[in-house]
Amino acid sequence: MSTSIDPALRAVADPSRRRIIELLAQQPSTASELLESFEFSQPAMSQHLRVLVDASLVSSVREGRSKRYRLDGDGLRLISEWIETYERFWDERLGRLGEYLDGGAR
Amino acid sequence: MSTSIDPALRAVADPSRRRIIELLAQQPSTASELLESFEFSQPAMSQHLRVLVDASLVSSVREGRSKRYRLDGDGLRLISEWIETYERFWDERLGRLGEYLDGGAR
DNA sequence: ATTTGACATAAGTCGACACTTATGTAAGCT
DNA sequence: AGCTTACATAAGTGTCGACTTATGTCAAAT
Repeated sequence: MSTSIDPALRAVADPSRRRIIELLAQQPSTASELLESFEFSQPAMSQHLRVLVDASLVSSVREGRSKRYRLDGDGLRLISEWIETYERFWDERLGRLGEYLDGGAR
Repeated sequence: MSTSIDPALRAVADPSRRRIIELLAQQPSTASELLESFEFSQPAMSQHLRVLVDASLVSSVREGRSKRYRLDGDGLRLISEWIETYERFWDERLGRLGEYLDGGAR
């Protein structure tokens, strides 16, 4: 739903939500399946998933009375595009240009 | 200093710090130079920079009685590597594989 | 040596957030 | 219809984080 980077970066700032993402990368899962890997309560999981869905990092489809959650490329792509903006600062192949712009070009 | 992804993702979750990163990508700057682009106080800037330095997103060198801050590739690379582990979920070129693993492989 | 300028640290405030328990909703089962 | 299962929402609590003002530190200028 969101097209902004802010909800996505806020969402992945939390370790529990990153672990949810990690688990969903292995396989799409229901909330209760995910919950087996955590200590906290069912509402906590539901709230985490809501944050992830609002950030377009996760999507869901009903399956009978449960819902299957899976990773959504949209949110992940937003983050990827954001970090790529600064690629020249960490990519060795772009090191020269980076150093030039970083140090000399003022 | 940090080798963990957690401080880096926490740091970039804040919009003000992302704007600091954006400004430092244009040119290395001192704290007071950066401060001109913000409404908040000098200590607030100092605290933001501390968070960024602790996350290895920014480094600093003394220059007389001020300090010049610049982007540090280490923290940015951590984030880049983290998001790349989920590349198949957002990269069109890897779409087929992504869909297969995402939907079918259970 | 004292003052000035740039940044860091201390201590306190306030709102956001990650939880909790309790309750609501929606779909399948008997 | 009523019960059970799976998930969502409500309301409350404690902690953390982004700010503030006040003060400390450190290097340069006078």
